[in-house]
Amino acid sequence: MYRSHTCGELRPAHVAQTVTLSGWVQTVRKFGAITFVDLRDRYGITQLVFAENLNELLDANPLGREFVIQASGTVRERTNKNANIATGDIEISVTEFKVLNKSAVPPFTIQEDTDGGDDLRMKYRYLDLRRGPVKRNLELRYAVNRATREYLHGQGFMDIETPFLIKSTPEGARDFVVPSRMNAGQFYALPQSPQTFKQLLMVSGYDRYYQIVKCFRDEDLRADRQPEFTQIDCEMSFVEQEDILNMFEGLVKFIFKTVKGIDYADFVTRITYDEALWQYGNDKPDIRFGMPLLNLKKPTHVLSHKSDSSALINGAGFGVFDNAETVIAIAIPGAAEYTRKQLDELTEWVKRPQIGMQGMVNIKCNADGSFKSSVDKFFDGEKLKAIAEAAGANAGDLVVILAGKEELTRKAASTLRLEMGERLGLRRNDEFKLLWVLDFPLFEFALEDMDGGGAGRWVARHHPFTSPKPSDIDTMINNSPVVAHLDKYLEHPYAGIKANAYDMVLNGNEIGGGSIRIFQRELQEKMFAALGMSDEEAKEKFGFLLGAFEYGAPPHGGIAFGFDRLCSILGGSESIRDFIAFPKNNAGRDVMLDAPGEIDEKQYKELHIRSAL
RNA sequence: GGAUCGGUAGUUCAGUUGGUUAGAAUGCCGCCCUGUCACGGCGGAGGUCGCGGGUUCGAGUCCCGUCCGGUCCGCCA
Repeated sequence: MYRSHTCGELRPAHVAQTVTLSGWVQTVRKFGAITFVDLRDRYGITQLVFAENLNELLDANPLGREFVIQASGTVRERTNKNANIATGDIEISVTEFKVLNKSAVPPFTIQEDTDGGDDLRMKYRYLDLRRGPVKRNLELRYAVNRATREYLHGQGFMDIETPFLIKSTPEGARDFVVPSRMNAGQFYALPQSPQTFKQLLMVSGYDRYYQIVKCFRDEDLRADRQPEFTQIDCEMSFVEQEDILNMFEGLVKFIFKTVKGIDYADFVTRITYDEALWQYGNDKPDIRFGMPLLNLKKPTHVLSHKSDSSALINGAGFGVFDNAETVIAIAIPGAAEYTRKQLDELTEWVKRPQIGMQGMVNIKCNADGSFKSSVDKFFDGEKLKAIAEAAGANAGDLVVILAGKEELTRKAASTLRLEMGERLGLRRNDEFKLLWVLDFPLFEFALEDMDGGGAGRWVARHHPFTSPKPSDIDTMINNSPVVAHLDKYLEHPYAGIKANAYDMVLNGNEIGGGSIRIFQRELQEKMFAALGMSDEEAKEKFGFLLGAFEYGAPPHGGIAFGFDRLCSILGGSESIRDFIAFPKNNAGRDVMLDAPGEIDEKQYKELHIRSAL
């Protein structure tokens, strides 16, 4: 028997019991004749005490960090208790012990706070995983997994596995491909999501499906993006958008309650895509704080129904504003006291290449009720006051104004808002605000040759199986997707078509997205055609789906949640890597395995592909 | 595809205007220590300053290239 208890479970109630523990030596503190050892396993840390009579044995079997040992002894109450650990009231008075395995000196300390850098931790991930913080992240992940399965099972959902070796389709992200040995010159693709399979399962009548499943996308990575990642993938039949929203609001609330103990009693806030862009400058707003944007000049075509506040700046003769497509103001609470140096720093910040603005106008709303701006030449006190009030600024606030190209300026304003929210401490990682973003446009227009005169085409904003709003179906059926003039695409009827699509946003992160799907063959064919696919192409790539739609496809829709990202946000972290046991770095490499790697000539031959040599 | 920050002892980092033998902390090794839990004390070992080239009397420091890592833009239906 290696152990009678774990290193995390002994308490004063166990005093006087004889126990055996096994685990890893975290620290050895030799104190003359007496030696203390912190023994660690998955469940905790227990202090072992080796008295004088064991010194000979210790000399013969010296202990080092990360040695695996087994120790037996008596539980006794400590004279000096340690309030920092759960077992801190007791210790084991060791009577005998055995070294089960030695350890090389680890390259970094394996404690709560390690001295190891990220690179080293990834290379020795199996050691990093011994640390409490990483372990707790994986425990959180498992808790979210269990809560998800419990909720969905309770709602009648069925977990059905779908294949990983499938066929490449050009829509969406770049596919990872796998050469086929048995089919010379042909390749499988790894799924970007089980999208078409879950729709086929709906046709088959499995009307509530889910899967916690790996998906693969061969695109460049970020701190919150991995080439292989996990989704909570769900689909339902005989549902409308409202049914899906309610069902999965329920899921997220259940996860919050079981995993975080947070009672999300309120309904989840809803906002339309247009409104999100109007108020926050992006389609995944962080609503933990206010600071809405003031649109001083109509920022985008999709918001054409909105009335802007251009009267506040018109006629002032300020060329920068007059010549800009878009002018956006933000009120920053309490920032009127900013020094010249701070304002310069902020101006430089928006001028960085990643933001790309030319400059920044500011209005100080002084405590005495006066206004001082960098454009006093063009705007008198009354005008400044009007802008400041419209932006929601109070005395003591600073209004900053960005002007320039439409998309650039909106993104810059959105990024600036988030940055200031961060700097002002308004984005607390222990506060959670859920939001549904609704009514996305069905299409986006992609200009493929930006130098003019080139091609442009409609692309699906979500994916090509997304259904238009019922009221827009006729618009779609009855109009040709052909765009006569590239710069007039905004006037094409397709530009205004809204999708039956929805995103769930948590603290400014898109954690889930889905849609009501097209389930009629005619509309699906129209969609493929709109995306520039010929009939033959559509049949070649999605013939199985179109075929399935011939045989009684039910109305259906679904959603997929980014599981890794959801876990990282619940864990209060920016990076998803620490919520994945064996993640890859930002070049898509596994630095522990040193993967990807070479294959030998024989493998190339078998796979019917040429070697790079 | 692009931008940007970093690479110096096992580890985390400092290293001034280019100038003597490249430092600190921690870890490691040895000795001492009976209540520590970031134990403490004394001593010791430990360096191709990522790699290659250049400028210079002299390069960790400046220049060019390259590799590796972080972050971001593009990209991610």
